[in-house]
Amino acid sequence: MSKTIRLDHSFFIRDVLDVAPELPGKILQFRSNNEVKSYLITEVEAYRGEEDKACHASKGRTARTEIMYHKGGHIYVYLIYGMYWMLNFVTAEEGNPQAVLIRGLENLPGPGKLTKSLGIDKSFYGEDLVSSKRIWVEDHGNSPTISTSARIGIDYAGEPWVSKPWRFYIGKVESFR
DNA sequence: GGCACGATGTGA
DNA sequence: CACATCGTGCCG
Repeated sequence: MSKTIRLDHSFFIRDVLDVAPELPGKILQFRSNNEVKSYLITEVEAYRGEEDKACHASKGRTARTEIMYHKGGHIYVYLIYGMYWMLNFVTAEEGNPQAVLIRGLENLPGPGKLTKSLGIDKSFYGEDLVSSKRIWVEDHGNSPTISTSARIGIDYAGEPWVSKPWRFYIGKVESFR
C-alpha cells in the first residue's frame, strides 16, 4: 500500500503555479462530529498575487485579504454572492499573496456546493492546514492526468488574466460537468 | 453612510 | 435565462 503523507510547508510555500497543478489527486481530510472523512480533490484554480487582476489581493492588503499575505498553508475563506463560502489554500512565502481556490471534490463538484456540504464557513478563515486537527491535506500517491482551462467567472479581470490557463482539474471528472 | 458588485447554484 | 443574498471595497 502506498504511504500517506500530510502536506506541510514544503508543499504550500512554493509558487501557486507549482502548487495548484499538484492538488487535484490529493486527499482533503475533514473532521466532523469527531469522524474524519476523506475527499479527493478534483478541481482547483490559481490566484497569483497583486498583479493578477482576478486575485482578491489585486485590491491590496485589506482585512479580507490579510491571510493571503501570510506564509503558505493557511486557509482563506470568503463569502460570494451573499450565500456561498469559497475555500482557498494560501501558497508562497510570507508577503507574496497567492491562493488556490478549491473548486471541486469527488462527488461534490462546485466551490459553493462543497463548502456547504462540509460545513465550511468564515470560522475556517486563517486555519492552518499544517497543524489543524479538523482540516488538512494528504498525498496518497495518486498522480492523475491534469487538464487546464481558463478560470471561471472572472471576465471582469480582463486580458491577459481572463485567458491564463490557471484552472487545473482531473479530466475524467470534467467530462460530465 | 451608502452603493454596486461578485472566484455560484438552482430552478424555470 | 433570472435571481437569491450580503460582505467588501470604494466613494463621499
